[in-house]
Amino acid sequence: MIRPAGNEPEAPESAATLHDLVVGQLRNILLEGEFAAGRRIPEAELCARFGISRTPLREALKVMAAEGLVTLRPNRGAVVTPIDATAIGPIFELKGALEGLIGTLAALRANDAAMTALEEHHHALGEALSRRDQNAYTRLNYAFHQLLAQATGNPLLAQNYEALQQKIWRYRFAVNEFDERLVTSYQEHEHIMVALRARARLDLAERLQEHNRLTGEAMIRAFAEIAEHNPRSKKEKSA
Amino acid sequence: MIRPAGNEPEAPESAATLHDLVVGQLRNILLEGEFAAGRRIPEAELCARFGISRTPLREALKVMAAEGLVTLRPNRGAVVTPIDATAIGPIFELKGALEGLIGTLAALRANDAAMTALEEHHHALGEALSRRDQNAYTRLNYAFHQLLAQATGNPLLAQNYEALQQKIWRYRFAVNEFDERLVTSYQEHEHIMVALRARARLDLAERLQEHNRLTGEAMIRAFAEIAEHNPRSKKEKSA
DNA sequence: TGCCGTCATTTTGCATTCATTTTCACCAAA
DNA sequence: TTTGGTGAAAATGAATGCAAAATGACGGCA
Repeated sequence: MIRPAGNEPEAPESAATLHDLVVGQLRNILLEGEFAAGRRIPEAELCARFGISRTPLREALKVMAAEGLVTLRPNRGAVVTPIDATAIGPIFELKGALEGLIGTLAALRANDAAMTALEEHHHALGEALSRRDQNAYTRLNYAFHQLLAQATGNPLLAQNYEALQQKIWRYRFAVNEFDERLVTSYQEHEHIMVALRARARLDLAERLQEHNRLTGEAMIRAFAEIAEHNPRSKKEKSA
Repeated sequence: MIRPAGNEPEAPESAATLHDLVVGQLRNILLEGEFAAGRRIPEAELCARFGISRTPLREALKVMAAEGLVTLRPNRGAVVTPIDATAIGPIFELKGALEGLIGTLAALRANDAAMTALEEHHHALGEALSRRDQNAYTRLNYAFHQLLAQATGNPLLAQNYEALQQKIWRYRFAVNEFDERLVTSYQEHEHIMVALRARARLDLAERLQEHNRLTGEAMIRAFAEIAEHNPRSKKEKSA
């Protein structure tokens, strides 16, 4: 879904049916943040852009709504699901459980092809870090963890894991601001690779859960700071 | 979604929009197994039954397809996703990770209302067992575990957990045949309740994971037996 | 100036229509 | 009998049409 680098040609991505294609493109648009959170999704504009009528677009919107990326307001159209800082905790809490399972299974089942791809991504992460390229780092990080989830050989796990990653993806802008997290994140990745190479499943599971916990806490902290510097939380407007 | 007892009035269940209503009813129909796995879903019949046109029905079908309960074949209609014994393992594998988290969190966070509801369901489970009422037992079991997931206070967790429960639900007929599992299942539930009452989170997590593992293994064994007694697996037909 | 009610415009939700594709009964030929 | 072709009927996928609701501009009035 998300390319490592920042160049997305908004490609069909080999979708067989029009429905899959529309869902895929709509997902890309939402994940890339083209429409700000809370903004109303313009049916007519997207229809024109995709060259389709409203029927298939609305079908795609219902699917995205079921996933939670879109919120449907009866008779009032679809909006990009608003940013909700309180949603972050539960997502990371759940993701932590999956990370544990991913660590256990990946250590047991990752094959050579998966290991090669993971090593490559890990290497690229290091390079992105040295370039201080946050955008590349974030995307490579997404891809790395997705590869690890796929290396478990449990497609259902990989699929649920990606759904959670996508939920978080929209919040990445907050944590990107604080790039000292990037350095510690990479250090955690080094430890993850050590455990993975050694096929140390308990260790790998723990490392991944810890990595998840720290990432989540950093993100929650970042949002708290944003809220502090931007105290429009209550009913004050003029102040 | 699923009522403890076997009587479903196919109720609207307080859905605000027509879309939610259709999705809910369609889900009930699929979960109740009204249409056999692999059977084609008759659009026209359901439209007449719900008193709606094809547009909202098809929107609901796309949503159910995204969840995996329905499979969409291009130009060839929707079918109830066929039974696939190889899908059971991955589902229980993933569910195990969630059970662990549910145990940890429920022990910490279950409030009085949740505890009361869980005790009641546990009691009803015992009664269903003594009546050898497999149908009631299975439904109460579903509701019990769903309550426990909700008791974690993490709605996302409860939602993902229910999605997994629904995936398994269609396979219950296989394991229902072997009701010695019911007795051991209830014994496991007794231990689960002991750990829950004691708020012993590590113990509860372990008990739940073990319960999940044993249930999954029983189901896989049941399917293996079915396959053995019914060896149409390969390309033999006359034999 | 600020607030509220009215009406035209836009948007939404669903039904209906239409072009394609598939299905299947029927029949001819091997 | 079995295989393969033919065409009518049915089903699918998507566009269009239409009634109901929401939006927003306008003007009256305090």
